Amino acid sequence: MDAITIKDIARALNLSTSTVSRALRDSYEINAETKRQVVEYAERLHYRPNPIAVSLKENRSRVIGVVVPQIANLFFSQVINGIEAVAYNRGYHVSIFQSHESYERELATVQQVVSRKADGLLISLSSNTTDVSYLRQLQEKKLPIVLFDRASKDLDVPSVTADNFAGAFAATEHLIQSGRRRIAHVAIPAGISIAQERLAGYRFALEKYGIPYDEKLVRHAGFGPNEVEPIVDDLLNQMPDAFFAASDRLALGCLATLKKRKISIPSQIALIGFTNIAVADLLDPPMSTVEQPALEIGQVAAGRLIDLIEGKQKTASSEPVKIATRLVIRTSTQAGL
Amino acid sequence: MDAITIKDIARALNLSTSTVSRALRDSYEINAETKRQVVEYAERLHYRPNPIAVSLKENRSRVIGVVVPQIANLFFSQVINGIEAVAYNRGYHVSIFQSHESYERELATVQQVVSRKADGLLISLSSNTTDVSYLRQLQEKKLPIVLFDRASKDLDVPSVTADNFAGAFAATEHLIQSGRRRIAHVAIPAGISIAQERLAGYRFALEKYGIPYDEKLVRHAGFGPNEVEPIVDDLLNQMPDAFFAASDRLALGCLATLKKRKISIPSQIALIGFTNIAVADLLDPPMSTVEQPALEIGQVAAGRLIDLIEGKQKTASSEPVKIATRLVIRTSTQAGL
DNA sequence: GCAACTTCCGGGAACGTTCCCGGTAACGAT
DNA sequence: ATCGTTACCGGGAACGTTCCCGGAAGTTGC
Repeated sequence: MDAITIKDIARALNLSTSTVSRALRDSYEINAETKRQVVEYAERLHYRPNPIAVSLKENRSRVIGVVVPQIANLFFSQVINGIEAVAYNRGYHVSIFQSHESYERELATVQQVVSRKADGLLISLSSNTTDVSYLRQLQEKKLPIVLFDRASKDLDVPSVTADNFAGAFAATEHLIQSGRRRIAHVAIPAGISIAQERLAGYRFALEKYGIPYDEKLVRHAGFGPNEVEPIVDDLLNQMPDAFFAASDRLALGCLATLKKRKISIPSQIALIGFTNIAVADLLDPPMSTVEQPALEIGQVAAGRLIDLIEGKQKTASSEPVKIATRLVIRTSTQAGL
Repeated sequence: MDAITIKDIARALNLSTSTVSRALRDSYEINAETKRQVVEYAERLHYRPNPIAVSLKENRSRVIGVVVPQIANLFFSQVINGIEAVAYNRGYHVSIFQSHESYERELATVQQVVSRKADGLLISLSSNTTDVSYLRQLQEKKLPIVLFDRASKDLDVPSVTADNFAGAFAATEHLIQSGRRRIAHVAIPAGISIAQERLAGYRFALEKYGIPYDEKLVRHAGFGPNEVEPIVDDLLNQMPDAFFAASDRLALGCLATLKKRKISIPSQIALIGFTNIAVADLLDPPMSTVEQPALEIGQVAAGRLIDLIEGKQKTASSEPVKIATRLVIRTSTQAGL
């Protein structure tokens, strides 16, 4: 497209492109009157620097790359909203990509982000990413990286997550305090960092209340379309009196399966989900949930990344940030019904 | 980062950069043996062309820009999934942006997309975009553009939408056939193209069944956080026996408000939503819905755009594509309860 | 042998912007 | 008047890649 370039401005004002550039970049080596003419003319013609040319010259783009496993997951889209709010305010554009829970896709996507000179990367790892060496290499090449939600012990970069341990602890504790003792845990894939944290919180609550951990009450579900129902069926054989489901999809899958089996919630089996679904209170029955602070995770992660990019706080920021979850008690875990 | 460039290859093989470029681009003006050496060496060093440099030289990027009003709207995230499936298979990267239902943000975003030399633009207009002249200008400058979901009569570009008229007609007809006569319509903002189509389908069904259109039963809701409840309250004063809500958010807002008012659904008032919410059948009561073919909309739109980009079908493709919706009848519109 | 054509290659320019450094003019100090 | 310093500007190079065109070498036809 025939956008205005500094060559046009230089030609029109009988200056060199160097002078025009200096004027527009607020350099000290430019006469005030010359600068005024250049700036005025550029504004009049709606000149805008070509970000491609700037990227090629400067090796930066003022773009933040964001890679999430799935966009059609409300939690991630809310995180993105938090990221955008902070980035936009600090003069960065956000370019969003999804890995579709695939390591290969994640790798290709991150390479795209890097080759387009993104200033930094915010990423939530896909479920089958076990090898983060490609990210380690990028980090060694000084690319600012912040992980969110799903972190990795093999990567020494800042991370921002919900306090999954405390959230799972609170959910399990609530079930216990409402009288449940055989609490089934439908977990996300074991390879995902937060799966272990949520499992640990679950186990810690059991232990605190003297309930023996029974591994037959724990199942890890994959991301297949119809994986939850057989898992719930299998768990039902263990005579649980409650389900603690570790994600949106799992919580809804448990609810659907229990209703399908004509199991009365909460009188026969209680259900609580680690989930951000907006309609928890419109479900039948209204579902108790541990809500994740998605927006805040996004805001903090973006803030951290931009600090990294702009060279502030290069140290003391590797400490993982864990933001508290919120327990919302509704009908699905009511006691004594 | 210190990626390999064709200068490195040229230096290593004692060739010029022109020769290396020709070898890598499959030019006819390259000796087979020279080409083999270059290609082999490039592969061995994992050389990848710098997309920034290519963009600057060629004015293209193999990236499709996608602008949606809100990512945290399941419909749009599903459309994006459809777009990505097609684009990825045809060798394009998809860069996703959101306008947050703001014209200003949309304008700034599209300008970003263009200045980064996206090969084409897929866009769903924000609710307060009334002036599409900026898109018309881009079209005149030959930027391939396809609208999806929200189109504009002021723009002569291909568009892909659900068949909103037929879907709204079907919903209203269903309500009428289940005995409802005072059907309130909670609509999306009037400025959005699909609002008029859905309203037209609603009115056509009333007309077909000899029910007079009552404008006091129609309200357009904005995107404020608590706009639905007062609108439903106001409509309740008109003694409706059914609600037809024109979007996810409106359907859920109507449901929440009706439940809050202890109104029995469907025995006192029926409710149907033009919505893709995945949990319609887990709600209380399970909600009847008109489902939009989000994935297919994305697929078709992306296919059209890439055809435009690659110079195929420059004509005969301005005809708007309307993809059928699906009526799913559940408890919330049951008759005679 | 000479002219025309083909193959192959390299140098240079382009894309738009930023930075470096040298040249010129003006000013102040000696 | 001379020297040193400062302000200002323009030319050239860089970034990585592609394309154009001219030059060199080889081959074929007359």
